[in-house]
Amino acid sequence: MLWHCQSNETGIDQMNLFAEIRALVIDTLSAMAANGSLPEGLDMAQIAVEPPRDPAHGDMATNAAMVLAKPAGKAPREIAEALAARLLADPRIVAADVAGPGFLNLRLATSLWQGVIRTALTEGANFGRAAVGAGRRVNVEFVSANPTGPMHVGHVRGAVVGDALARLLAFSGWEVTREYYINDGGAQVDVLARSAYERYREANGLEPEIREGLYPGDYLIPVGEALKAKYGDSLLDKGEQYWLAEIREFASDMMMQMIRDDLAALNVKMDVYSSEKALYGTGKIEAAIQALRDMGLIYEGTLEPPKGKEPEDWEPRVQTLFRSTAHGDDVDRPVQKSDGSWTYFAPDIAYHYDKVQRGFDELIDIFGADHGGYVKRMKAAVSALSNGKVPLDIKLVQLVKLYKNGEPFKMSKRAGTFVTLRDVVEQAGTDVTRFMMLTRKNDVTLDFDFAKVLEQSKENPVFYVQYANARINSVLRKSRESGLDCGDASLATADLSLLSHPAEIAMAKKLAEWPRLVEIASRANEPHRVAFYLNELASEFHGLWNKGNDDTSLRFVQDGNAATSLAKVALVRATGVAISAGLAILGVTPVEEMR
RNA sequence: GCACCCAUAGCUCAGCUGGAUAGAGCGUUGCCCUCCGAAGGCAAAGGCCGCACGUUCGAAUCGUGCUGGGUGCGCCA
Repeated sequence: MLWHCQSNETGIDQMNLFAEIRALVIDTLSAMAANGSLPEGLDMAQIAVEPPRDPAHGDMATNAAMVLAKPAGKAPREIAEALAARLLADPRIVAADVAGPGFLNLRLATSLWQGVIRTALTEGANFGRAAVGAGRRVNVEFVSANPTGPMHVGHVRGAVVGDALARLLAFSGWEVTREYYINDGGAQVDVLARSAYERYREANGLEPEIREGLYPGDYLIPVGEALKAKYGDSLLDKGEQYWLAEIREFASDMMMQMIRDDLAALNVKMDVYSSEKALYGTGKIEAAIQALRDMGLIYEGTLEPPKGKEPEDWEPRVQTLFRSTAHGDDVDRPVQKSDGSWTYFAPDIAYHYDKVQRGFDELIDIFGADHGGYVKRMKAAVSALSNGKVPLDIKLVQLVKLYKNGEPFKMSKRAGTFVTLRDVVEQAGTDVTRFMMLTRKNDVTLDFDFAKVLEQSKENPVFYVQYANARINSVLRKSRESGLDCGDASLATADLSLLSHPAEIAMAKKLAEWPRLVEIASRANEPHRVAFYLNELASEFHGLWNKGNDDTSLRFVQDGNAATSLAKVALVRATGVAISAGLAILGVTPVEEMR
């Protein structure tokens, strides 16, 4: 699925007012260079056009004069004055004031802000769509839980962050693949098989022996029954060598089906499931290691024991090592154990090599924070195997701490030892869970209180944003009842110059930030920024709504004045468009009415 | 010992890839409903941005060294 922004003939993104004005600034500076008032060939990359911290400074501020002062050999204020004079010739700029060390504060024609409203109405669900991806392909790998049981809370955040990031990137012009790497090649799936075998014995009327180290969860009982249905009692008196491989596959398939269902309950759908086990026996691991060997990055050697925390049974061993230090890692990493079998790192290298070979322009991995030590070696491998051409961004997702009414929450309904994803979704709901998981930056721990997330008050950001959307729908309902045609097409014809109150323009300015925010968030791979923006947008709207209490001219539906009502409702609807677009990135359904 | 993450208002956290007088919510104090949904809104108070150097026109943001908390460090994935 490929989307592109509308672009004008200069290739500038028309939907982003900040980008539009930045282009104007740069064009103007280029013209100044052409007529000799500035040197030719200046680097404009560092020039920014941003909303100023203090609204009193104007609508937008640019640092152009300060950035160019040194290379141009001129005083910043001198450049700023000259730039200001030229910018004022453009009808979009109504004021340009030099301030401080050389800032240029710009005030834009009100019609530009009003125009944002029309843009939102005509773009609809595409309002804010960015072009930063430019059709490039990105692979987002996330969750990748071992197929040994149902998903638990620890997986929820990674699943939501990964999926929201995928949605954000798709909205920003990337072609996105969501991928799950099934860790079905290691010892855990053997443990799973043995645990399932005990449940199989149980299904046949025998007493299961859930020894230490096996998985005790009762989610394996249905697996045992399914095994009985398939094999009857034929495996009961057989040794492990007869059934291990078969049950391993059978059980992990059932676990993966459970995990898919869990993900579906979170409204997460993967595009690709890749199996670790499938890498074995295909030569893919060997090929990946050989590729590294051809670069001179594989050697036989022994590692130094880690200082300060030396394992008790440490003995120097010769291993096959990957020279990851050549690509930024701190020590070289083993890819083969001393007995010649692969370490867990080897298939991971092969898997990432596979992703590189599939032609992605960028890779993103979402890991739990406890895998932080794994980041450098993985980046080293991808750097080596792609000749530094494919960037790998790894996002570490921190712990979620569960509470109920401020008390730590430990209960588990299903699995005996941990709170499952199902527990969370059943208690909090999919939309609430998803939104809450994005109310913190990925690398800080997040408190999740089952009581507070369902509270209907402004301290609950989910409610606060949904409530704004409900109010918006309430306005639309009321204006329809009053006979106004509130279709988007009709609203887009409104005379928006009737919106002149500072509070209304402020609302439009907030809307104008949306396309810019999408760009920033997608460049940083940080979907949480969308959640924060939605909270700010909702706050702006609640404020405007309440001003109607004191100032009746700010009420949205003005009896007997259809033209003014149409313009005001257009602003309201445009806000709703932005909220819906933002919620869509979070994967949250907008509600039309609070219960 | 080494690496990575975190440290910002009393509390929980944002902070635009270096911009101006550092923001929001909660809590505290005081206001706003004969009025489209007050499940809201407005205002005040609250800060050595962990510490110290450095980079430059300019640092919460970048670099170095510390302090404190977390995570991890060869035959587990």
